[in-house]
Amino acid sequence: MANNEDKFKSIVSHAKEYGFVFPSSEIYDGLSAVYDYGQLGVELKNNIKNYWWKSMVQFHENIVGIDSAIFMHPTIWKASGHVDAFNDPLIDNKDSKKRYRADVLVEDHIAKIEGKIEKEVEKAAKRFGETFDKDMYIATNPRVKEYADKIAEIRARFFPALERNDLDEVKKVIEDLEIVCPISGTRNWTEVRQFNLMFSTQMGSLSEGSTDLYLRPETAQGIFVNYINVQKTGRMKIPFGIAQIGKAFRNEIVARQFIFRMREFEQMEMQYFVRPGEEMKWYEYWKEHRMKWHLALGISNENYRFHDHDKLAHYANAAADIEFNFPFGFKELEGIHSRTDFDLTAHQNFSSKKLQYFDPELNESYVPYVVETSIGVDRMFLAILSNSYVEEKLEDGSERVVLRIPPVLAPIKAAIFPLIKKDGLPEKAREIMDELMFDFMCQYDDKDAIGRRYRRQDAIGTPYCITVDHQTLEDNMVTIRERDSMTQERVLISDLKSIIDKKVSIKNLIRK
RNA sequence: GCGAAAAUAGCUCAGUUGGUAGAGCACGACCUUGCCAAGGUCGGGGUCGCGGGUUCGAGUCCCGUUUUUCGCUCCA
Repeated sequence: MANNEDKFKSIVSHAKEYGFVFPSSEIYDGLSAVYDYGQLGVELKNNIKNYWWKSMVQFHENIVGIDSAIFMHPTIWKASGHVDAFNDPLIDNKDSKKRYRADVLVEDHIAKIEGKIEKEVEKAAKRFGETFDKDMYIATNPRVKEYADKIAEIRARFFPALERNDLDEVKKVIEDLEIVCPISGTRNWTEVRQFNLMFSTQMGSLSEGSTDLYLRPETAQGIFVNYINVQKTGRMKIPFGIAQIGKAFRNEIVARQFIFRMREFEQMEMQYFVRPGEEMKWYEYWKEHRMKWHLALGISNENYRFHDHDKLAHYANAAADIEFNFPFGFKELEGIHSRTDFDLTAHQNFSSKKLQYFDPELNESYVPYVVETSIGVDRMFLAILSNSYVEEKLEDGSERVVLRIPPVLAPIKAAIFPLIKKDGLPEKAREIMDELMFDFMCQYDDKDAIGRRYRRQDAIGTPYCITVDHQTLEDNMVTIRERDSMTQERVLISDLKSIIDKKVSIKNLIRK
């Protein structure tokens, strides 16, 4: 465990040292849980997005992409359930340091009183035997009536207070009921605070004329509200999918673990619209398909596992995560959700616009069901980076740090070196560079000894190094050195493109 | 949000009982070597996270604060 912790720290340092990830606003002491991607990080990130986009959109004839705005009509978040679900009144017990939802505390208290009523009823039932009339007893027994009145009183006071966001009153109810913390047994509570997981902002420059907006907490809703546009203009037939890559924002109470949980993050989501009743078939299909996408990168399948949800979100009838073995344990990397017709029906109701599909085969209209795949770009980035980072001990006793990034995702595909910096070798190396850079991200380096240049490229995960030597000038052959095996081979300059392409092309992954 | 630990050069770190800030690597120039890192010479880079306080004097002691990591909590 301590070993993993050290490894994680090394990865974070490495990410900064080589320009993958920097803390945001670092010269101003940073901004909590916000990070910037550096010169190599942006390449890796773009390659991840490209791998996803091509395998989802380009290679599925019935999936198309969109890029919706981050700002959306505020009613969308009411329809989606985010305004309700993302707002929790929270209260902390100062002694046990435990945090509770205020409404849950009160509900539990009510449940306790209901339990007392239940007990009274049971006792009475025993006493009266078969002649016992439960409803009559509850309505007339003074003790039971007292309990029932108490519950009614709490409800009448508490829920309206919640409704109008009167947090002082909410706390007062908890105090008056003498609710204690189940852990510490004390009534030493903090103030009740409203946690809104959505970022809000205003549109319009004048305060009196501005509209309150939220920054989207997920990209999915941009797809749902465009569903009918895409379906009609793209002449899409069910089943079909809409994919999107974009930023989303959540005001997490605690954002932690480097880029694993950030307040600003990027998602790659695909919503697949299917016939009602066929959603489970597609849910299983996408679970398997998405796992294949991960495994195609060549990372050991021991690092991936499914986690099926028992507790489902308000919109889902089935949900599973693909979890990855991060340095800090197995954590969610991607989610596959069967979202039913919850979202489209909600938008149909709130917008009063028909969001139905006429199915010519069935000769009927319906609101499609949706199966969603949703993966965090930043989490994928961290998964790749942490899985790739290796400190190796070589046969000669020396050490090297190498990023075994899947070649298709590597920021730099090839580095080109002149063996020495004279005798026309740099000119020849430049010639090769100028040609390869049209097809691959390349780096030219003529500084320091050749071995050191190899190690520098190892540290940033470059799959191939190409070295020009004196003989190259005579036979047009170069040494190509492979990152993981460190083996060298003499090849024709004219073959370089196809050799590299074979290794880094997405085509090979998807065909597998 | 609570608790614990940490913060000194781009990176990894040293810095004695409080006395004007150091190393290695990295970086730049030049020389040398030339297929698996760390040859030579010269050079650039730090108001020691930030703000107060104690002191003749603070990287060092005290208080606050920010950021990070770990545990708890949260995660529609």
